[in-house]
Amino acid sequence: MNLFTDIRTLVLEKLAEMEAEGALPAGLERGNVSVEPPRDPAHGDMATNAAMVLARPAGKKPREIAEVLAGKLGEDARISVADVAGPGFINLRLAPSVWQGVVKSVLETGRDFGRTAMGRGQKVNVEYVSANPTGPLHVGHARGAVFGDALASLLDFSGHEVTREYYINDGGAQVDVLARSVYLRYLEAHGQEVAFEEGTYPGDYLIPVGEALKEKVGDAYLGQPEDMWLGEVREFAIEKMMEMIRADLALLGVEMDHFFSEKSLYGTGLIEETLELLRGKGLIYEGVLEPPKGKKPEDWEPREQTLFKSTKFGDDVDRPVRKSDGSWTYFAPDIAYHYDKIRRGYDALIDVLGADHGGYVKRMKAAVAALSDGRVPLDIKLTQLVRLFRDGAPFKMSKRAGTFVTLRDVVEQVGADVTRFVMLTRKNDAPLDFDLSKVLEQSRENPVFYVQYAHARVCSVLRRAREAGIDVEDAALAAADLGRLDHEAELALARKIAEWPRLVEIAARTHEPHRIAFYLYDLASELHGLWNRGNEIPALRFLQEGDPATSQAKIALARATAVVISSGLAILGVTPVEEMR
RNA sequence: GGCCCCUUAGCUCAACUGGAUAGAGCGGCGGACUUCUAAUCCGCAGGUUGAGGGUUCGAGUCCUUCAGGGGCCGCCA
Repeated sequence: MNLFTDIRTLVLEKLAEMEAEGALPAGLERGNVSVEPPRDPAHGDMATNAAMVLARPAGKKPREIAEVLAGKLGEDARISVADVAGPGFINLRLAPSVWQGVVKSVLETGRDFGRTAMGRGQKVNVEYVSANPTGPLHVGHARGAVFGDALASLLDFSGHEVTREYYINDGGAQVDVLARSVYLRYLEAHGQEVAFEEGTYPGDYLIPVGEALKEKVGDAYLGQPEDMWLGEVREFAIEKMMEMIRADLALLGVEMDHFFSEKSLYGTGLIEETLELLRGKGLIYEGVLEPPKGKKPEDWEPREQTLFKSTKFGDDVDRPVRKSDGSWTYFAPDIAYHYDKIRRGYDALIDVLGADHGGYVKRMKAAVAALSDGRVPLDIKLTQLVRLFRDGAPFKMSKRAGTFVTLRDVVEQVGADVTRFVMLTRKNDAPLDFDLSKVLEQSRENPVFYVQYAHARVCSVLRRAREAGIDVEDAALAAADLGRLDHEAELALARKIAEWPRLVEIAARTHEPHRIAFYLYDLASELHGLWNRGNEIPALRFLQEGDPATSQAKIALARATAVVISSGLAILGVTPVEEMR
């Protein structure tokens, strides 16, 4: 149930009536008639812009339409007041029974309250993390992981059929570098002195991999030429790296549905097939690119390459898919990979990438538009940098021991719940400051705590009520006399709860899970506010001594709040806590 | 040189994709504990939404010019 769409439907019905009565011309476009909460609650519970939107096409004054429409809306039992304001808004105030009904509805549907069919079962593929299998995940990957995972959950909650996917870049030159680095650690494991030169990965995390390799093959690779061991060491190393990455993700509670290997594209002919498809559309040609301006590569010289005509889809220059030496660029398998996603029947694709991949957006969108003939939308969400702090001081990232930067270190330090919530307290395209000390503070300043505390407070009330012998099962609360919830402060909380389904839709439509986190903060704030008003006005306390019926009604409201908090946290992948001690 | 993102209160950030008088937290000032947990709440102060121009009933939001910050710019991913 979504009250806002319910009332919008009512508005549309009344507009149809007006049309039938000749008060409005027939066939007006009503797509942008909206019903929203007004920015200022003093204006009412909801406002519609219908009169203003229709005034021009109807050739009437906004207020003229508004007066008639407001009169008709007032006839509905759910509307207690409908009046015209400002340039032609109609402000609606809804009857208390409507808000009481929302509370009941939450208790009846539980965590599914707010679920919507908006996605209409569309198949959506969310690709995220997709870090190179050359080392442990770092904090930046953590942000992408949390964002992508929450977005996937959000889309699921809003009626989409979601696949969580990770693309393993195991086909490029960087995995050869990995293999050589592991080989060095292998030599080291055999007691040899080694030097990590430019173009190798010196990280300690490869030491155990070198040892494991020794364990596996003994001295078989010692003193052997590279082409004898490279392939097998590469396989071995990638497997170890992916084990590590999966473990890192598991630590954060991220579980992928599908890992897609770049390497698996080679030898299947899919890359060739994809490019032939594009060639058939006249989008592939042999050519020479202009040198990039501003930056002057010393070794630049014009070379003929195979190019994709991405400029036809709004890109700045055409992009190479085959290097001058005949091998693929990284872009070629990426195109094939996205073509594979299209062929798997997704209705929409989402890629979550780090902001440093911004230059990649236009060309990938161009490729997907070309391959799907514009049928399959690709949204690319870029996650900005994470800046680590401790006690307010910037935390210098250093690979030397003592200063940690990996996902694992952060999660082990502050926990998965805290990491996830904090990562979602910023828009994806805004930089994020992550203070390792502050996120553990138990104060209002820390939104994780603040929201969790609200949930715990409700649980505390439930515990006490049970001790007092009150039935606080959801079914009992739903059946309580909710008409007793008549105080303005209580209705305000119920109104906030009523916004939840609408917020889910907006967040899902915009692909912005951070909206969930902000909403939960607001909802928690409403609850804390009501709680404290119980200090001055005892009648507002949830637990009413000697009055089980009223207690049940009030507890129903508290419980409904907790259900929505818990449902929202579930989308973010955070576990609600029942007590804070 | 070009492209993308960002610029909102002293600080950190929202603002429901074009709605009414731009909102929170922190910091500052002043209040509320015999309590269902004061780990919280209430009030006050704080703004030319980086600058200019445009589109319209209406702009933080869309278009445009400019300034500042970040990212990217063939054979790395």
